[in-house]
Amino acid sequence: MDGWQNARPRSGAFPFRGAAATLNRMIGFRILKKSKRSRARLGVLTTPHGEVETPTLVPVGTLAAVKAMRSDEVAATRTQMIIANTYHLHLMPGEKVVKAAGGLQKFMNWPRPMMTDSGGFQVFSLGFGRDLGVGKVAKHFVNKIEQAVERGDQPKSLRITDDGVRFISPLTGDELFLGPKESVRIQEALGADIMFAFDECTPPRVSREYMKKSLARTHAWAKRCLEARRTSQALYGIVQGSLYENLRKESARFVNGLPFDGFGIGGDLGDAQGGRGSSGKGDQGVGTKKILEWTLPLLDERKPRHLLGIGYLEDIETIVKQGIDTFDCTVPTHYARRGIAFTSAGRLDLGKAAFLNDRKPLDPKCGCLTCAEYTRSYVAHLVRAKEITAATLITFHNLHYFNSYVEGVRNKIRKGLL
RNA sequence: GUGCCUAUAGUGUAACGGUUAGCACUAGGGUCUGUGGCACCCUCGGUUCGGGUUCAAAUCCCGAUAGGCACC
Repeated sequence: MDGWQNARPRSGAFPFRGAAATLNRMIGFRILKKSKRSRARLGVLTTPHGEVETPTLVPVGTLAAVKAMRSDEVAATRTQMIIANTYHLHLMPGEKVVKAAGGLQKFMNWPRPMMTDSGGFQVFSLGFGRDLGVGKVAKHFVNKIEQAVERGDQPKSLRITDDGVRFISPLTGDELFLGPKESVRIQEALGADIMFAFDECTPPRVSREYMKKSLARTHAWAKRCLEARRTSQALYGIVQGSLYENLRKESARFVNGLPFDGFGIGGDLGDAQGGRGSSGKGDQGVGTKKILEWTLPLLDERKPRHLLGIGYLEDIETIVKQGIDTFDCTVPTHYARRGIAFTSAGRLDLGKAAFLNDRKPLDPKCGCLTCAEYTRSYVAHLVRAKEITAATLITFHNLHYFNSYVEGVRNKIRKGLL
């Protein structure tokens, strides 16, 4: 776990074909077992900061912190890798500070594998997403987004061009330009093991016409990210294409043709749960599962695949069975700060007064520190009193719970059950 | 003891004599998927009590009760 020596992959650990794939990259990916029942794979991702058993959940630590957690606490939840954010860290404290501190891992005392997201998601989340108050799995206001995009409107606080995106922070007024080169420069300064290409994350249910234009941009940026790269950090390319089969496949083929070290699947992934389309205009049946069915078989199976931003418990087996190796999701941490614990009995909203008199642990079947040492009663009190310790205790439990769940999924693959 | 003022949902407040008595917080229920410790949606819940005036009273009048202030 400690640094380069131990983590340096043994010779032959790189299954990549050809020079382009292995080109001095400091990560490796080894598939231990391929399921016979599905496309699921069990693997090991090797990085300069240690190994990651896959499939694995990658908790989100946007600002070089998993919110409410110390880094050692994150490790105690059996989290193996986390992902921080280029856009946010550029604004605060700035990548120079992080670099001067010795890179993200030293800066935040997380001597383990890390990714940085490129800022591409913020093109959406701080753009149309913010304007209309929707997430990327939006089921509401979709028509408004469609109309705005059709009119050729730009979001209120950013401008998208073929070169990149000019962000104007409505909070600070700060302006910054982020394009492929800028994103890679920042990510290199941050120094995570794995970087993502700068992409345009499109709003939910964009038109085919807009998606085509956007895809051309994202693909051009993908090339420029590769050209801009100067370090041996790994770089993943991102497959876009929204809910359109031919565009998703085109994107997968394109990205697969470039010397990326791995892949991200991003953008509108439809209804992650079932695949019942919800926009009511011809995309019925297009869900995350479908999109992964279209795209993953087109990607070099020897490279790791990361699903961007999906991960309710109910989604995990579905995406893993399609061949996803890693996935990041805010759900366990985000919900924790709203007082919601995920348990073997479903979601518990600890904000409810009924829990004040419940002396059981959050989940009697859970072995985490929160469940071993604290009651629902106490946690409910903390939530209602808005004590920050509530966020700490529930985040710890949720991460531990999700990680245990994913460990169970890995065991199923190992045993040939999934 | 006397005088004056006040009384609307659990709390804080709004309502020319004509509104379905409005709002905020709280409470109860819900939403949240490459992170704003946000935010949003729904619901429950009220004119202190007793008389009177009026077609019509939270609103005007009289009393009771409670609180505040001042004076003795």
